[in-house]
Amino acid sequence: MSLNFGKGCHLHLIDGSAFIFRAYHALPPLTRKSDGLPIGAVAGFCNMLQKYIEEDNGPDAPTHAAVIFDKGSHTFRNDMYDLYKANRDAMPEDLRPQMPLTRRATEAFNIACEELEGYEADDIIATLAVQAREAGGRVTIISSDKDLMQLVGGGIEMLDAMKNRRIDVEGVEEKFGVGPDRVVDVQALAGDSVDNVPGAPGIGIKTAALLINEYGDLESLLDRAEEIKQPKRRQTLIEHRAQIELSKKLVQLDCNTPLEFTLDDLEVRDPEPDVLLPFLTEMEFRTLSKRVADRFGREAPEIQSGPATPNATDAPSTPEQPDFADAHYECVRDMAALETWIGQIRKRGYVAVDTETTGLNEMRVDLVGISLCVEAGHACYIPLIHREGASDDLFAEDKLADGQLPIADVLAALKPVLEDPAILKIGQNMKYDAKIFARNGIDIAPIDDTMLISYALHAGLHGHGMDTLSERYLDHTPIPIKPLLGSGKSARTFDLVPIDEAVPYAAEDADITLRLWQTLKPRLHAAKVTRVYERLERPLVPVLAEMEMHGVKVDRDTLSRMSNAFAQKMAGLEAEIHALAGRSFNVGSPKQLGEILFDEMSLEGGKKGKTGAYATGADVLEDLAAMGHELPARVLDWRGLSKLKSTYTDALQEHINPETGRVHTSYLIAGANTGRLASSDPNLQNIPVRSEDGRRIREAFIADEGKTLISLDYSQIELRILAHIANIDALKQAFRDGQDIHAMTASEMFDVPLDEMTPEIRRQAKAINFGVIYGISGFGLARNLRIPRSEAQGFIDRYFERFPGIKQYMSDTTEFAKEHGFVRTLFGRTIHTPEIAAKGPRAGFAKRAAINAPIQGTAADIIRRAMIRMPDAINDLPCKMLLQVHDELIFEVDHSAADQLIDVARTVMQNAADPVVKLDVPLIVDAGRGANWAEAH
DNA sequence: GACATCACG
DNA sequence: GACGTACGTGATGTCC
Repeated sequence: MSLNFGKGCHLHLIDGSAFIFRAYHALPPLTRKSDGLPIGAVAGFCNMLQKYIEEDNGPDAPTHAAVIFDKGSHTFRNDMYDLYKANRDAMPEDLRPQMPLTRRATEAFNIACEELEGYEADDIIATLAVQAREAGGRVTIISSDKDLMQLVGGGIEMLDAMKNRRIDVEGVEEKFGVGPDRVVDVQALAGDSVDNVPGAPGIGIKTAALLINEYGDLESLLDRAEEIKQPKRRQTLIEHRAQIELSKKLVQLDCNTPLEFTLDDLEVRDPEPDVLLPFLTEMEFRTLSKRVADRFGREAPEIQSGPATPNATDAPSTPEQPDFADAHYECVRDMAALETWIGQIRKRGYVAVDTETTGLNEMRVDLVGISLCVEAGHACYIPLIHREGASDDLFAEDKLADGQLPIADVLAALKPVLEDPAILKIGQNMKYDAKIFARNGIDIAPIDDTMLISYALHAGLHGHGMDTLSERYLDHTPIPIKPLLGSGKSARTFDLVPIDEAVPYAAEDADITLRLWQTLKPRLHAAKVTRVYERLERPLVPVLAEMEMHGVKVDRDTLSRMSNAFAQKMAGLEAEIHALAGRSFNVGSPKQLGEILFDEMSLEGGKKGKTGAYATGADVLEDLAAMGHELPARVLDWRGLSKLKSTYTDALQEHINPETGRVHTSYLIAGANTGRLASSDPNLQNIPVRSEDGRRIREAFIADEGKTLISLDYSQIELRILAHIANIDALKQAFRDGQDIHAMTASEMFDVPLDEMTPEIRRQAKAINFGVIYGISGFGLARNLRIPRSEAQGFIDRYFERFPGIKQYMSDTTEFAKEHGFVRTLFGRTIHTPEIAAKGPRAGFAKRAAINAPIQGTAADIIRRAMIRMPDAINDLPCKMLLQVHDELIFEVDHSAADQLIDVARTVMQNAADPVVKLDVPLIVDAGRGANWAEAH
């Protein structure tokens, strides 16, 4: 018996995505007890649906209802504007597998569930709402999305379920300053940072409403823009007309989406107990199952496996883990055994994975074996290419050890599992394993990483290597690898370790990883770092893996020529130095140099350090040179060349991969306490730039043929963050006005007008600005500026007088650190400061580190966000992101697309804080390009 | 393996 | 009143 939709009918349209995200963020990361499947969002979603159904609306009750979902991320709006919603964070990995389950939940509750490829949920809602209105019915849209407000009126209202508030025409006017019919006009002008709708720069909702009310509508406004009195506003509207018109198209909902159902199909139906209850049981929602069963007057279904109820608010506890002594480690030697393991993984939905390789260089080593673990104490090792050492016959080829599955068969069998979006792969330092798998044709995803979980939880407390974590959190010392591999002459690679020795070691690594995951993952929520882990750590893994694997092209000949030139110059200098010293000695030995300078030549200023050796650092030698001494001056020259040669021109050549002809660095994600990355093997974050000689090394970093290098760097990002965090109006205004911040500081401090600024005064102010970021001290500033300590202290006092907010920030931060033992960045990254309670000089260090960490860390968070969003943004361009140097990203791009890339990448970087943090200062990104890094920078 | 030195942000 | 000091990293060469 079907009711045709018409007068007297009441349609409810529920914004499904909004429900899901609210459920996801409102609840701790619950997992299904029996197998660990992430289920928190589904639980919250079901609770909301149940509440919705239970609500007694009386005569207002809906006759028709539907939950509307988004489908896919690409819509017709992306075709109009490729940056549409480009600011959005990727969906958290533990939410992704829950999306299909929310559809199933909707169906289980017997509510119509609709979505349409290429359209947003909002468009479907708009189409249905308009159809319903035309049919003479009433509509309630359950959502608080302001984009839907344009639909309100004539029987359509919205309901903000969160605040339980109805939004009618007056509500819309309150929000936008215009009626629903003009909402799109206001949005087109004001733009939207969340959806990345550009709008008109400098015009917000207030101004937009004012203009629309004055001119009637957007089209009249734009046509008559010349009449606007305010010159800036007039110019903005004329200049950005196209952008405003595009914005209007982006925010305008499509009321004519091609739907394959009618309103009549949405008639409200009661849930079927025989459908709903089994679904809730399968999800293991105990409390909710009982509540639903009660309403149906049925017996509550039995749920064996425990309390993963949607009402549980405390973090799930770590399951009981068997003693390591009782662990069972298996060697997989035939396909049947492998299939059994794969079956267990599929049943579970997650697996801890570890790879064994012939070395540590991910770009060169071979995969030797794979370990898997699905349950604490139960793991396996799959040997792949272990060899028998040919110790008897020096000339015999090592042959493959018996009893190993063909590597191709194993990889083919594991690939579907490792790439299955519904199976979580857990690892310790997954970037390493991901790269090994990638080189073997497997794109492993989704992943969890115990190293990164620990980093989000414990940065500043201890390291995040597996041995450390195992000892601290599992009270177990892992089997050391050293005895297996030997050392010195007898060293061997893992493929030469006999399989029966390899199994316990390798399988244990996977076991430990799984146990760490069970122990640490549930702690993220209580420590309030789930977002940090989900949005700043985990998504970075594939991004960095790709950058590292792609590498940067380095020209060997350039480096080799420079090495030779340096060697010649050094030989000349060395002879000169020996002549000046009156004897031959090792110029590279600080100890010998100290003896020459201060004992034999009896120069002044010899100071011994704690080890009893003379200090011969650059500052000491510079002072001596300034006093007119030749020898220290020549040693400084020699050291400069020696550094460049050994660390750069020589060493970099060794790092050129013979297969790719490129240099592949490795980024440590969990190395620096502040959230910065660190680069190693080789370190490409400290390639010289400050000296002329050094900068030329960057000429060896080149673009491939037909391509060009692009460098984009944040201008003064840490000072901008300081201005925001410490809330310093003068600094914020200076950044908004695009002023020279060091000159402005100098002007404030020394009462020098900007147009009379000298480079020397500006230099001093610059040193102070940097000092502030580092937790300034009179001593440090004095040393840096080479001025008396009293004078430096005077500068600092004056600075704090002029910018009292900075002093306040410093004391607030150290107080916070003392009280809590940690500090946080704007994005919630937690950096522990255990030493803050120490006595003596250590407290000073800890204090300054605590002041610096939120600033340096926030900058690190911002560039991480940019990097994570970058692949999607530059997807269509013939380019690659190659390197990160703290506040700089380097790309390689086809000549033809260079301008486009700069546009897109700059936009991503400048908006990287949005929408989580609204900075009071703009972020500015400078760009450079060239055939090599020296030109691009 | 500790230490000093120096490259970068 | 003494302590000793700018923040965060990684690579290299000496020397024990």
